[in-house]
Amino acid sequence: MTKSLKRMATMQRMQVTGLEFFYKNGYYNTSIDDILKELSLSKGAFYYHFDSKEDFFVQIIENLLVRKMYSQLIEPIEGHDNTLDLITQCFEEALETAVHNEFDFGFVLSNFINEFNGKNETIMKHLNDILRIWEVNLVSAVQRGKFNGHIDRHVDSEGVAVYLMSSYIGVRTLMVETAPSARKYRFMSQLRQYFKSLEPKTATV
Amino acid sequence: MTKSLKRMATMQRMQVTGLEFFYKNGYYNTSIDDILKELSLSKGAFYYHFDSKEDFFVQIIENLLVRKMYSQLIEPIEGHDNTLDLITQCFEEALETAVHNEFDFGFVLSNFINEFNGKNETIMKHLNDILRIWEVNLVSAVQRGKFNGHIDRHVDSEGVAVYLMSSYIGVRTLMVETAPSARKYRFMSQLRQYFKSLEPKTATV
DNA sequence: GGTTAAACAGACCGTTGGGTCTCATACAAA
DNA sequence: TTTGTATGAGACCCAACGGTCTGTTTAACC
Repeated sequence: MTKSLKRMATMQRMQVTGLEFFYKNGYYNTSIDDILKELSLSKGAFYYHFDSKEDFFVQIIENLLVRKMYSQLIEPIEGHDNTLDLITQCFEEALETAVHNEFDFGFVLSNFINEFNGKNETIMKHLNDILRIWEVNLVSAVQRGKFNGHIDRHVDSEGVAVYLMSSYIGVRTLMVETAPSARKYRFMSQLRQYFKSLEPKTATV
Repeated sequence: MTKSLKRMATMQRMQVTGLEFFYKNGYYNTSIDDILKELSLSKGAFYYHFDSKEDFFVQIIENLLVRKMYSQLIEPIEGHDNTLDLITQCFEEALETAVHNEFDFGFVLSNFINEFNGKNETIMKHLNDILRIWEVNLVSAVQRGKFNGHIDRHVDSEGVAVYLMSSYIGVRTLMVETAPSARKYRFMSQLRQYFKSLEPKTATV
């Protein structure tokens, strides 16, 4: 039992610093040794816990990336208030976190999608799964908004979801290294503009 | 003179297939040998023409990437018709090209930005330059639209530019591997919705 | 306190990849 | 034909990296 705890702890440590390195330098540009050196561990330790570098990364996705996405971009919009306000607040906070992050390298998920696209089917499948969860969640949020009367009934929920995901992914790329704060402000401003066009034409609320 | 021509031809061949490989597999995942094998050339040939892999890539940016951006996303919106229509058409065609490209790996520029971010300052500078040119061009296009009366005078030109770049970059990532055609359609539909909200409130045209 | 398995250390291997160096060929000028 | 230079071939060097293998330490259990 205690053994199992130690095992979990070590694996957790490896995964956390692994994600840090993979996010910062990319998967292919991070060697196992880089991570192990940071933790003062050896190859023996690594390959005792994980089958391969790929297996290692898949576990990072399942254990860390999924939770991160949930807490940052999914759970915050699951409330029953005004949907558009919720999404606005959610994006606002997520972007603000990025602005204040001294070591910001863009949107974790989309960065990895870019890196593995066309190179590793297995990993891409896992990443696309997360993307789909996000999409489904946004779609149902918009539908909820339509039901609640905060969004016009004629709005295409799937369209809004795609458009929101697109713009968020893109602005995170744009915010890297060039005026993140200003770009965030402009982005949010236009997002609100766009959201206004989704409100019901005939005020029913 | 004829010598110089041969030199240019060989360099051009290398750069073209170089860009193909870098786009498809990424910069760090493409070896010089990959490119040389494709062209049946040797290392001697490569290092006779280029100083290093980095120098090679920078020249690709200057010679091929910049032109590609200009012809696809900049020149098409430099007309004097309705700005929003021009941008719509421009995006429409660019995305349609991606849909019909069997080997689509996303937006070339943003892919490279993602890959080099935090790893290679020199190359990042070149890529950011292109991004800035695109931004400036979009801003002035919007301003032209405001002047022509197709866009409301109170609209924030820089904001629109950032929002447009963001959404385009993002949708190109989303279109990779998952229903590109459907996502393009939904994206364009919402783009038009957004554009409607930018039109002058009091019809003056 | 001896046994056993989990957890880890680190030398080692095969391959790859950027870059160098020497040598061969083509071709223009003399 | 000879000479010089542009162009290219390909063997070689060295470092990095994923992964293996054997040996060692730690700690739970009887």
